[in-house]
Amino acid sequence: MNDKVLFWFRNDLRMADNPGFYEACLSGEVLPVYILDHNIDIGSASKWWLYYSLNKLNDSLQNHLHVVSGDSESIILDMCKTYRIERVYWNKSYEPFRINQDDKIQKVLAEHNISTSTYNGSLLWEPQKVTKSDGTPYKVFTPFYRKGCLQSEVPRYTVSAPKNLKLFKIPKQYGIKELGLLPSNNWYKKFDNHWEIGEVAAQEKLHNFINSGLNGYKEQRNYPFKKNVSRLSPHLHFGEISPNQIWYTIIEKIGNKDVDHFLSELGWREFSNYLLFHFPNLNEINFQRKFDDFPWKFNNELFSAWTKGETGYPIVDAGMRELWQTGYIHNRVRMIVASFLVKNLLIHWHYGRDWFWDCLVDADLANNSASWQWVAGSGADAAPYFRIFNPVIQGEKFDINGEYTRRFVPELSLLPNNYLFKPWEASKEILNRSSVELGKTYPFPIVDLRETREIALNSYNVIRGV
DNA sequence: TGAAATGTTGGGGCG
DNA sequence: ACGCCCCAACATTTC
Repeated sequence: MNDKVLFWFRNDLRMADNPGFYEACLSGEVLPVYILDHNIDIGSASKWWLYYSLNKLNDSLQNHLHVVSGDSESIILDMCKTYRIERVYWNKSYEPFRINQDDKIQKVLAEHNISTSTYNGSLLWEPQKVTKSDGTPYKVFTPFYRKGCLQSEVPRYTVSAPKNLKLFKIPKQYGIKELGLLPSNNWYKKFDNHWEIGEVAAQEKLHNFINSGLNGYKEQRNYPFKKNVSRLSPHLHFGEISPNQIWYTIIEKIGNKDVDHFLSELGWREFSNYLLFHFPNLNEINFQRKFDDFPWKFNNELFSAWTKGETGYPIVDAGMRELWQTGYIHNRVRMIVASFLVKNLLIHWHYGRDWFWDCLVDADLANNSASWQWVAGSGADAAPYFRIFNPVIQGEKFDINGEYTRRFVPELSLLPNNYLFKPWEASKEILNRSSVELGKTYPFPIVDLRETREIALNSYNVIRGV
C-alpha cells in the first residue's frame, strides 16, 4: 500500500468524480502530473483557460501538481524510472491522437514492468461499446442517442473526491507559469471578466443553471440574450466537471421537456465524440465525400471581415465580436455565423474550424469537427445543405429586442429594432438620428444575401449527384 | 436546429 | 346581391 504511483492529468482537471485519480489514491502515494504535450495543438483562448485551470487544480492538490512540457511518452517513462514508480493511472481520451499515443505508452511502460490502469472519466457511453445490431457505428443522432445510449447500460455513477490525499513531490524544473500558456501581449485580459475557472466554479455554474436557466430551457435556449444556456462547455472540455456529474444532478429533477432537452445536448456531445472515434479523420475530411468537389471560393478580405465582426450583418458581427471578447458564442449564434461563412461567403469550413479553434475557450476537437461539418452540410446527420440561415430573419427572430446585438455592436445601439438587423434599409433620417453612417461607423453588407444564397444552392447542385 | 417560392383560403372593397 | 379582384394569412412544396 505504500507503492508510488503516478496519476497523469489530462482533460480531467478535477478532484471529484475523477475515476482514475480516485483509484490512484487508493493504491498508494501519488505523484500528480500534467504534461503539456508539444505534439498536441491547443488554441490561444484554450491556453488561457488551461493556465488558470491548472492553477486551481494545483491549489486543490496542495501545491503538489508536477507540470512539465514535452513528449508525454518519454517524460512518463523517465519519471517512472527515476523515481521507481511502478504503476501509472490516467483517464482515457477518445481523440485519435491520444488513443494511439496511449497505446504506445502502455506498451513501452509494460516493457519496463510498469503497469497502467486507465478509466473512462469523460464520456457517458464509451464509443466502442455503442454499435448498431450489424456492428457498424450509428450515423444518425436520434437512434444513436435513444437506442444506442439510453437503452444500453446507465452511465457510470459518480465517485467522490479522494478522501485522504497522500501525494509526493519530485524536484521541479519549473512551475505552471513557465509552461508559456499565457501570451506576452494582453489580448486575453478581456476574458477575465467573463469566466470563473476551475472545479468549484463549474459546480456553481451547474447549480446556477439549474436554479435559473433550466426552467424553459427547450425554448429559451435559442435567445442569446437570455440566461437559459449553461455555458458549461469549457468546464466540460477541460474536465473540471464530468458529464456524469451533470447527468446525475440534472436527472434528479422532475422529468420534463426542458430536462430531456438539456440531457440530449449532452447526448450531442457524446455523438460528436462517438463520430470522431469511429471516423478519426472527421476534423479534416468531409464525412460525406461528395463535398470534396464543392467549389469553395476563399477570399481573404471576406474571411478577415468575418473574423473581425465587420460583415455588415449585425447578428453575425455581434456573434464574432462576442467570440473575440469573451472566447465564447451562444449556440444559436454559432449556427448563424457558421452558416454565413460557409453558405454566404462560400468559404471552406476548415477556415471557420481553425478560427474557432484558436478563439474559443471551449474549443474541443470532437465538437468542433462534428459541428462545423454539421453546419456545412457535409457531416453525419448534418443540416441539409439547402438550409441556409438568413441573418436578418435570424436576428429578428432570436434577438427580438436587440439587446444582444446592441451589446456587441454598440455603434448600432441607437437604431430602432425594425432596422437593427438591416441598417442598409433605414432612411437617411433614421440613420442620422441613430448616429450611424454606413461605410464609416458600420460597414455596408459585404455580400448580397439573395445572390450568395443562389450561388450556394447552385454549387450544391453540382455535387449532389456525386 | 430554414427560407423562399408557390399554393390555398377567406374577408373586404368595389363596381 | 353578386362576382371579381386584391392580398393577408396560413399551408405546402421546393431548394
